[in-house]
Parts: sequence; C-alpha cells; structure tokens
Amino acid sequence: MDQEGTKSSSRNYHQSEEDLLELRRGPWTVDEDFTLINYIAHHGEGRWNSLARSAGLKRTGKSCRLRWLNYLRPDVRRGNITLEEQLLILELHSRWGNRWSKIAQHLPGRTDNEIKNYWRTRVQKHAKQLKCDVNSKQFKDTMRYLWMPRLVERIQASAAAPSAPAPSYKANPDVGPAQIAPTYPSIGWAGAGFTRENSSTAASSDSFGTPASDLTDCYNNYPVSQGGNQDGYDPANCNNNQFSYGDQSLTSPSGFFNQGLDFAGEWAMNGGDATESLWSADDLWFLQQQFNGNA
DNA sequence: AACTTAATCAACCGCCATTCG
DNA sequence: GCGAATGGCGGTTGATTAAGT
Repeated sequence: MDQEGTKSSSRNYHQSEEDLLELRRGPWTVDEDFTLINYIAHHGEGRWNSLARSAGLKRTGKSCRLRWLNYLRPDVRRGNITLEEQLLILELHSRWGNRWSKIAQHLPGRTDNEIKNYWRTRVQKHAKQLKCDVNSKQFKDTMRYLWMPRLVERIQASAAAPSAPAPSYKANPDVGPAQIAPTYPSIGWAGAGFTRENSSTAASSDSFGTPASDLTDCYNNYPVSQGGNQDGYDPANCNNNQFSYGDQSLTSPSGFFNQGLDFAGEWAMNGGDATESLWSADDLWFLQQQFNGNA
C-alpha cells in the first residue's frame, strides 16, 4: 500500500507517518512549485517519493507527481476547453467511457483531471437537467445526434465566417469554402500553432454557454487527415468537406432525434447566439418530452 | 451591500497493477 | 516467489470564485 494509504489507515491508532514527517497538504505554495520545478529541471521526473525527499519538499511523492503532471509541466495547456476539444472528448468518451487518462492522451496538453472535471461539471450537469442518467442510451443519443452536430456546426461556422450567422446543419453537411479538415489532435494537431498563448480566450462561448476560444487559428493548423490509429479510431471518416461519425449519417437509427436535429438547425438559423447555453428552456422542454415519451 | 447558490478546479483518497529488493 | 514500495488511474471533496437574489 502506498504511503497515503498507510497513513490514513493507521490514523486512528497511532501518530501517523504524515505527522511524523510533518507532511504538508492542501494548496501548493509558490516556493514549493519553484522547488519542484527546479529539482525536476536538474534531475528529471520519476521516483516521486525519493524525489520529494531529495528536493526537501514536505509532500508525498504522489502529491508531487500530481502537481507536476496537472499543473507545473511546461506543456500543460490551461484555459477553456475549445469546441474541437469538446467534440473530441464527447467522441472519445462515447468510445472508451471514463478512461480519462486515455482520452487525455489524445488532447495535447490537457490532463486527465481537467477532462474529468469538464465531464463532471458540464456534461453531467446537462444530463441532470434532462433528468436522465449520463450513461443512458437517451442521453448518449442526445450527445451523438444533437449535441455533437451542434458542436460541429459551431466549429464550421466559426471557421467560415466568425461573425456571420451559422449555416443550417444537415446530415453529411457540406461545409463550403471553409474547407476545414476536422481531424483530431490524436492524429496530429499536437502543438501545431496551438499553444497556451493563442488558444484560450473568452471571446465566445462553447455549446454550454461557457467561454470558449477564438478558434480561427486552430483550423488553419489542422493537419491533413491521416490513417486510423491503434485504438481503432478512424479519422478517415472526416474528410475535408464533411464531418460525420462512423456510420456516415447523423440520422438517429430510431428516428428519435431527427426532430431534434431539425430544431438544432433552426437554432443555428436563428443565429446560434454565442452566449446561449446549450439547452434553452424550450430545448429542455422538448428533450424532456422526448425522454418521457420514449423512456 | 450582504447573503446565498452554483460552478469550477486543484488536490486528495482509495484501489489496483507493476516494479523492486 | 513474496512482500513492500511505487506509480497510475478514476472517483470524490472542498476551497474559491462567480452569478444571482
């Protein structure tokens, strides 16, 4: 068992290891950060417990590792999750579930913790609003046939003309002159002009009504699609003019969400206000009716 | 302005798998 | 081969901040 486990399990019986070593807990100070960064710069990562001791940090190795990986690492991206990242998270989560670390590997600079937080605070919130389980088929269909197309539409609209009304969404949409190549970071957008400095501003909002970045630069840096990866995730489904998910069609198999797609299109035709949350009161009413009628 | 509620996210917890001696 | 140490992961908590009343 690890140090923390030993510590917590013995807490009620005798003086804990934490007390003996006067281990610190809670938020990291600037000095601690500096010490950790400095030590890793000279000695590298790994062997976290001994690293913590050698560096003179009164922290557990776990705590040091977490602080480094989630916050101090130089390639950690901070700031709002972009539309593309949201789309990717939804897509990958539909494939792998709560495999946060695995999902994070496909979002350069994002940590599993950040993605996990995003999912819990944003996605699960909407499941709650819809009074359905986040793992239910209904909610998954909502994501796949309504939510993700909206994201795609917003990405396309932003790329085509950031200030113009968004085009209506259609299954197998023809993007037009924007010619975005919606490949995923897992297969190549890593780094390409996509840094902390240029990525996250509060210029617009995401599909949940939370701030998102100005995406124009990101599209310009999309690489040409490459082949499928080892996880069986085939980005070839995304060519230069279309965005589709696997089955090439965004028509719900049951027809359950086709109406939803229609109103998503209307939503877009009405301008898709950048400050609007994903679900308006009408949307919620509509979806709840759908759930109640189809549950 | 004061208070309450909601949202966010850094940090911790506990478990499991792997590595090490 | 075995037990301890360590690393890694997903789940949860709690402090802080923002928004609403």
